[in-house]
Amino acid sequence: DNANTLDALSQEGLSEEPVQQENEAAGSGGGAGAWELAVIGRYGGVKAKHGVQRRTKKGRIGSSSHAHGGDDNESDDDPDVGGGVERQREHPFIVTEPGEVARGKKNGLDYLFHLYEQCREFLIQVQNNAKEKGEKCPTKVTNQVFRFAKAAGASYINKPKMRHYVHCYALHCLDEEGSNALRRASKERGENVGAWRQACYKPLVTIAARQGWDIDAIFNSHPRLSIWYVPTKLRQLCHAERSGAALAAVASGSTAVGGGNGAGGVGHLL
Amino acid sequence: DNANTLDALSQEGLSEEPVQQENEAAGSGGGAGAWELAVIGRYGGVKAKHGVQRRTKKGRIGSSSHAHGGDDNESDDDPDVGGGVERQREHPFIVTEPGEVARGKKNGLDYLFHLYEQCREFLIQVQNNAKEKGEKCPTKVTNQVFRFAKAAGASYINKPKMRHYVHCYALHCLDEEGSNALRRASKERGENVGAWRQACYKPLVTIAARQGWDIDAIFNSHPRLSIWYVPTKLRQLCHAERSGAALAAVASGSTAVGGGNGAGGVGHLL
DNA sequence: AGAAGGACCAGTGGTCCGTA
DNA sequence: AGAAGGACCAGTGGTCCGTA
Repeated sequence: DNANTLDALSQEGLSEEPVQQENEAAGSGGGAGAWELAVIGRYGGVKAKHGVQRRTKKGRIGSSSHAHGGDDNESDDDPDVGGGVERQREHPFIVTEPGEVARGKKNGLDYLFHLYEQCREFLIQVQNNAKEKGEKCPTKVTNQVFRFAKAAGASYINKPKMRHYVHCYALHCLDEEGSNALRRASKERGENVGAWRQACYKPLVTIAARQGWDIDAIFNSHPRLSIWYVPTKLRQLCHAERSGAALAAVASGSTAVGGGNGAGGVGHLL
Repeated sequence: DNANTLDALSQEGLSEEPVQQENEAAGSGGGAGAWELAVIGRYGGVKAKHGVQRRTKKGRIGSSSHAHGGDDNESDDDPDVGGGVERQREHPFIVTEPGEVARGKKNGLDYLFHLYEQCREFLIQVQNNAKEKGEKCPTKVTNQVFRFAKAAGASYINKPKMRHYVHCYALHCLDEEGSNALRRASKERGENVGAWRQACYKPLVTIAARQGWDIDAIFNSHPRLSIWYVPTKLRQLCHAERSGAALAAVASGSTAVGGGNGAGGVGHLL
């Protein structure tokens, strides 16, 4: 029941219509519970009333055993609303400005970053359970945490998605101003999510350059970022750029490595 | 060649005869290279001369293609000395006092602990390689490190053995005096290695009790121990004993948890 | 076309049990 | 019997690619 509630909220509360209350909190990146609060504010009574009925189908099984809830008050022309068993995919992300809520079956980037905060909360629960039982205690968001999230009803959280955008979240954590600026610029240019995601690499490499190229240390020294594995591609980019910078330094007779944005040959990675 | 040298040294330099030089260094637990130095001192020229020939057989293959080295100057009645391909097992450990060298096809405990130091050096090499190549850098002795050790010729190092005695090494790291006393007492009582190994758990649990039962924190705060995974059984023992202590504290009306050596029901684990 | 995520795979931590 | 370690196995990190 709890599982289904979370599920339904994520799908229907967050994708379709703007949530007016507490948008400033969600946009600030500070309040981890802002999304839940905002959503609960709008769908206050949803918890007990709906649930399984609000799941969407798209499966071959159970198509004739629909159990339509009589109180479906959504004006929705989506063909996949029904009483099936399988759950539809999350709405795709679009580039939104900080505080902006996505319209029309899309999810915004504040929601994306919120998922990372949710994972952190699930990790903390897994850690507390492990400590109580005297078992190994994970320090990162592992498969175990994803399994726990799913069992807790957060079926919209999955490993491929979270891993895909980790470096975007990293930029959000490490340089929120820069992250916000990039979001506005990407939206301005009308870029899709993939292009914005790609664009997040460069400022991170610049940050790494300033801090001795140690991307692991950068992740580990940030309390909310330290629970995420450094993405392979970001690691490779930092390494390639460092090599390029070192090469440029040698060529120019400089001895400084770790500063400067060298012209490394990293085009094949970006 | 380098591989075979290390291999031969471990097998023949360390098991058969006492090494007189630098025994005090080996016994002190300080000098990581003491065993190598002592062995190289005795078998100075072994490197180039021997090698493959000193390996021992015991395989079904190659039993007719022996290539006996003519310079085998060992007075050895062991039937497995020969020119085969497969390598015999390491000599079993016996309980030795600090500084004592095992005689008669046995290995002593200073040598056991030395293997842990060797693993640490292999880990450091793997870490340096990873950093150079911009790859993930292990913080623990992983499968990768065991593979590296094997490839570097330290075929006498293997995962099951190292994991089996980790808690013994932990006691050696955390309370060398206590560890030494236990070794002397175990030898006095004529115990075999298995009994000594079992006896190593209790003092560790006592140490954990003093430090709030956090065995992970205890391992991680020691520079040489932090690279080893906490053994499952030690973790379970600490947890069981803590529960027992907490129960005893409740029964006695005390509110202190984390001190005291409670009478927990951990017999089934020990 | 752009994107979400089920499901696969190589290599891991853990240790059993056939071996000597 | 006591002990060393090859080899197995469940569950991991990583991400591809069939799906919508």
